[in-house]
Amino acid sequence: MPEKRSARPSRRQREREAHRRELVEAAERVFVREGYHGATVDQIAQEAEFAVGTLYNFFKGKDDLYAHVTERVARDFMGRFEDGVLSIADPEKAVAALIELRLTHFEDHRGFFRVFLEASPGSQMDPAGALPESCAGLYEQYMDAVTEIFRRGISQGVFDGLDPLYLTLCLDGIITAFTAYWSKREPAEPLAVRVEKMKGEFIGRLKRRGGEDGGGPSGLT
Amino acid sequence: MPEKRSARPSRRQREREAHRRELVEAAERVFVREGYHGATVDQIAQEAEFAVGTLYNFFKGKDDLYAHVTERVARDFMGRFEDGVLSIADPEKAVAALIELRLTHFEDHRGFFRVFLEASPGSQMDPAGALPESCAGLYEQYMDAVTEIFRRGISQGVFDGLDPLYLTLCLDGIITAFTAYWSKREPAEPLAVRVEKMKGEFIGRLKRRGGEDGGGPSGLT
Amino acid sequence: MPEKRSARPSRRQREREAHRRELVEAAERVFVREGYHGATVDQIAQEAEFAVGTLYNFFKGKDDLYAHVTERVARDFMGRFEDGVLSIADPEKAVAALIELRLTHFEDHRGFFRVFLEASPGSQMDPAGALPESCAGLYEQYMDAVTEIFRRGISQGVFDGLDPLYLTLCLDGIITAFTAYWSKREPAEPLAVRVEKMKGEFIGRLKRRGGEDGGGPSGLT
Amino acid sequence: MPEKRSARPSRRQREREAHRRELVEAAERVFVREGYHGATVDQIAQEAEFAVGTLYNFFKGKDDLYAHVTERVARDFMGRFEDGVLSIADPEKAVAALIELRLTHFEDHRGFFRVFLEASPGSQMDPAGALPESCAGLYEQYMDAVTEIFRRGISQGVFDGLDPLYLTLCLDGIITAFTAYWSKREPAEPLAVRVEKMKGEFIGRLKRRGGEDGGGPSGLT
DNA sequence: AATGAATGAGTATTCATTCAT
DNA sequence: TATGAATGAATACTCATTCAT
Repeated sequence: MPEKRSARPSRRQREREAHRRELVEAAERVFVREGYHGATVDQIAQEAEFAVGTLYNFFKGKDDLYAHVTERVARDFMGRFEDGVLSIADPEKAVAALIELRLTHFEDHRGFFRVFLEASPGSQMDPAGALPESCAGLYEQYMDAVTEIFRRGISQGVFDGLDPLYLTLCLDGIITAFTAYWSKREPAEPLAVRVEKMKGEFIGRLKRRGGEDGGGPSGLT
Repeated sequence: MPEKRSARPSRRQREREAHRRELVEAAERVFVREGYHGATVDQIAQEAEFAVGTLYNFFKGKDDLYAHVTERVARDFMGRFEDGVLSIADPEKAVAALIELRLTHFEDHRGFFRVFLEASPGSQMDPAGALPESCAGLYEQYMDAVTEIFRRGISQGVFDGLDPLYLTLCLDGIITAFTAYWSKREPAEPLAVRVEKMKGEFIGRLKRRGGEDGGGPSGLT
Repeated sequence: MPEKRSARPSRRQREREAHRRELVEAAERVFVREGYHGATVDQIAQEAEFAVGTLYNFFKGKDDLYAHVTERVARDFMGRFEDGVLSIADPEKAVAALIELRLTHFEDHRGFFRVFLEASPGSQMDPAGALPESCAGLYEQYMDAVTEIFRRGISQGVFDGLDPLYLTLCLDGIITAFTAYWSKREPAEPLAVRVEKMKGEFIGRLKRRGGEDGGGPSGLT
Repeated sequence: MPEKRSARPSRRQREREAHRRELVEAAERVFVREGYHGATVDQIAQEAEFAVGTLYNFFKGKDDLYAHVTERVARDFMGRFEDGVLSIADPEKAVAALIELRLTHFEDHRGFFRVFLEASPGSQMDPAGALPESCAGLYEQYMDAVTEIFRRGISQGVFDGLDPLYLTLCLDGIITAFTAYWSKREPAEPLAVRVEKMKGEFIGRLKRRGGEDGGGPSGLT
């Protein structure tokens, strides 16, 4: 029985991974549709076309499954963040790319963040315990990276502000607010239009007020 | 025996109202502590030092009680909003007052908004049905009023922006983001300091860029 | 303070009796409308325009109240039975009168018997314990009296049958069946028509057949 | 590996059906013992030696379970009715067989009819909604079939009466009355004796009287 | 006597999790 | 591994009854 585990996983292994992924994807759909508490493991299993028992062969339970969905969404985001944002040297362009990424990513995982809020109330489900370790510091990592972008921007005289953390928070808040507002009005505008609107609205305000005036928001409805 | 019934309700009536209020207040505490789904009616009754049955003499059920908590919080906010913000003619000062109100109100109902998000996932708990009618349009009402303030500010040349609704969303998002960030770091800074920080951070950016620069954020850490 | 208790009850006494009666009457209406288990003491109190507490000043509880309703209905029936049926010497006429009474009485307490069945399932509500003593043997008393009528009828050669108890049961069953059938078709026919139909249907069959006797039931104990 | 799937369900399937049946049978016993309202789902589950949850894997709830018990009893009766009564051409013999069936069936489901009455008071538990469709019109179907037997009997000159429906009601009422009477006196007489008694009592009276016809009920619709 | 607010034991129902096949 | 029937703790809600005023 030839074992080439590291080189290429056996069919068994590959199938197992595929099933795992199917379960996580099905879970995300159901969590988004029903909310964390509204979702039942039976629903998730059904959505994935497996029996409940199978689900428990892969995950410790509902919480564990939820944590893996979160991790998946977060990893997806962080991957794109590193590739498409951190790789950009120019702070202004990096922020523009970040805005686009946030909006695109939200489209791809429509409404998952809402679920995230629902799942972490007061005391239940200790997030530190439930989330896989690898996922624990991801949010801080993201915030730190963005703050660093703003820090560079400020020191280069591109952005205006004393505390880069505040700029990070502003960006985060504004994106969330617009996203929430738009999510009530569904697909009205194409994503691209929204990305442009938000870039104008946000970056314009952050840019250092200098001599030039062209930086103001323009072309917005 | 002088009867001034309309002027002053009977002792029975007064006590009933007091108990009602106690229940709503206890419910808010428990909802904040445990989240909407985590809270049990037994817990709430216990917190209010009543038997479960008593709770059901006042409210149709958990949803109804929750709706009344929401209404109470919303009414409290709207009352203060009308008194302390809408009454101010100057748009810049009105926005400053609004920021202060939002932060103060958040302190007073620490964490209830988190619950609010949790309670309205996907489809469950039809908010239109569960929330008292009087409460239904309150959010829109608030958004419209703030937008109107910005509209006036823009037309007076005080604020910078083409669409006042966007300014409203920005303000909302930024306040939420800062609030969330601070709520993790607990009581570190006094409320007053935070209010000042946010006023500087936000209003500075919105003000029309003119010749003077003194309006920019300054002295913030 | 002159007391003429036995001669004429005091106003207090008279009012108390009136309130008692109002409660029993209200209870009958609610029991009929909602069924025994469906009826709540709050409903009954409300129907009688009293507070719940007052109800408990008059009756030990729901069961006790129910027992008094039953007693009232039974006494009403027995009173009319003695006056209008037992007083008639001729068996055939007595049976005719009985049929009329049963149907009329059913009209007056429409549907109460249904409730009666519902209230005495398997083990709950020990009837002997719950029903007032005075009411306990009433049904047997009634059955015995009717059986006696049939006995006389048979010995006079008017009715056909060996065991008068069987005739009693037949009469009872037929009246119940017809009543149930009609009660689904509501007020279609006037009561008088139904009384006549049933007299014809029933008495005709019971009357001794003319000359021949071979067709009669035989060999029964 | 020969697969005869349609011919024989899998072991899983067979066990599931067996458990379902056990639950329905346990439910009938408990309903009879305690009455519909007196019975608790915990009791039923315990009687069936299952956990409560299991019961809910098979039935939507107490009502649904009750409906299935009713359906089972009704189907059992209708099956025997079609096989043993409707198949008989001679009306008189058919009626005799029906009487026997009614009494036997009552023995087999002792007291379930009492529960049936209790469960359908006033408005609660909409029978049309709760009973499986297949069961809805069963009673009418039965009544119609019996009426048809009497119709044939009358036109053949075997039975005496103008309206066959009335004979059906009489039969029904008499059986019910005797059954109720006997059920209080428990197992005193063997079933066979009772069947004979009732055949004699009932059929004798229904048979056409010899020559004269004047004595029959007349003027009835 | 009359009131009605407070009580809390009792019940139907849900759903995450286990485990024998 | 995959299955899905069985489990039972947990929870919202009802309503007869009590009792202070």
